[in-house]
Amino acid sequence: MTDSCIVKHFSHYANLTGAERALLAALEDHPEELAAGTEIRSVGHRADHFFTMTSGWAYSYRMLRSGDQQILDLYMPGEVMGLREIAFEDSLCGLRTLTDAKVCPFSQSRIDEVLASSTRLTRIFMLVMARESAILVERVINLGRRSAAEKLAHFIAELQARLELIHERPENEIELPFSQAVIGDILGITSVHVSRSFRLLKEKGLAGFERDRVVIYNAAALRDYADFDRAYLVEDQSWVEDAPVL
Amino acid sequence: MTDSCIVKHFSHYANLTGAERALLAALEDHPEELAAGTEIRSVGHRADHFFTMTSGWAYSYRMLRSGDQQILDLYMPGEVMGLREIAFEDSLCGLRTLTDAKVCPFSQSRIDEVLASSTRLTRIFMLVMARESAILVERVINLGRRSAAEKLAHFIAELQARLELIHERPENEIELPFSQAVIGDILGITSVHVSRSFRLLKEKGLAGFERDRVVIYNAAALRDYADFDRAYLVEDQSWVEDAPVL
DNA sequence: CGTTCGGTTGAGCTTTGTCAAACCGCGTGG
DNA sequence: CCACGCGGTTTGACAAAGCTCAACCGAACG
Repeated sequence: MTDSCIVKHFSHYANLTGAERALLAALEDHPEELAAGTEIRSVGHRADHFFTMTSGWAYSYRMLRSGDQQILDLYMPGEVMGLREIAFEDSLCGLRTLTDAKVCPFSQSRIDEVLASSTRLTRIFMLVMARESAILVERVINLGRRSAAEKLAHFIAELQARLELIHERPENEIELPFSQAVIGDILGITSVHVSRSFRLLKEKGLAGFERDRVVIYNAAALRDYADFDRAYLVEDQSWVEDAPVL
Repeated sequence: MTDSCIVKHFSHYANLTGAERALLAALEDHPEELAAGTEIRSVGHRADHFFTMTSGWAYSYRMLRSGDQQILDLYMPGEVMGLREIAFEDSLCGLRTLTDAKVCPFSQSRIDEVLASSTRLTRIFMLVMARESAILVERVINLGRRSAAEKLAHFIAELQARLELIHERPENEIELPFSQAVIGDILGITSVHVSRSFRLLKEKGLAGFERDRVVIYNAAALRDYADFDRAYLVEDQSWVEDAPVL
């Protein structure tokens, strides 16, 4: 109970009081171990739970009539899934594990209690929603206005930045537990073209795909090439801190 | 004070009590009249206000190094702008009027008071954020996985659905107070290709561009062609209604 | 009546997709 | 230990979608 995954994650945003910690920890039923490729939640099903990732990777996606899928966002250890649909009856996108993973499901009614009893925790939930939104905005810009290679470069830069926030140190080698086809489904291009774009980035000395990992040769140049600005990953924590503690 | 724009808009989501109405109305300083093309808020500036549209159209956008812009979302009368950035210090995208418009700005500190004092209003704010998010999700799918003509068809179908929610009756002629270049900036294609895509839709008997308006010839077929499902525009109002009134 | 702005159209080019083959590392079973 | 197959990556040839540039058109407006 002392270091439940959500308490640990939310502590990132504010110095939680004992009461707040207890409220959050009470949300947690029990973590579930899921195999890679497990459907966590399907499109159209009641959106009455949300989830935190304890370990592993997952993604939200939407299937199209044509049979291919668009991946909306990746989720990494510590992140919260499903909050985006809190105001909808049925979920608007699917949720699926990418690797073997441990997730903690929370029921919506329990969240509702928390919202009613803590202003600061409410703000953290809103912050998480705003963060998801900000990432989606970047996805829109990436999909709408960049070439395939720029999309890929931006994706790599984002991955590095997000992992740095989790691991608290920059990494120039990122192990990718998924295929280039998945990257294609994120970037809206084919896996063949992902491969070609990697070659291009390698020729430019920015980054390359080696075995099962991305190796960043020149992070600053990569970010510049992708026009990447990490501001959208940096929330204003003072907004939470300054809230009445209640 | 009796029918301030935000009270009117939020009443759409719940049967507000007198106290709630007063709280909301108190938020409102005074509406501002803005000419078409006015920058409401710039990228990088403090995101310490948000806005409701009383009349006219506006859009949020992001400028790229290359000089072209990606439009993220359109805002129509009654909608709330800027909530997406509530947890960020600086705004992540620009906000600009598309037509002459009347907007009501609210300061963030006033919102904070409301969040602290009403659970139901807090949920409405979260609902608005979730709605913005859902629209962004559709934008991502549109940009990532559809042909130009399908993108355009989806955009028209969305426009029709959103206007129907505002005017409470379906319209098969939609006056567009902006050029095809703007549509291109929304869909991530060039204005030339917007024109070509309109021709294609017309040939298919789905919709056409006439003078300054879109005319929908066959709404059902248009939605089918675009794989449009309005679920993402239909929030779960019971979530707000069932909240403790406080 | 001329100018301007947005829309339309065509020609040629660039980017990306499609399809198919070759390749490569890895695990499996003989 | 080797042959095989499998999943994922790479490459090449070709097709399709979309972009660019330029010309043209038509309506609105001075």
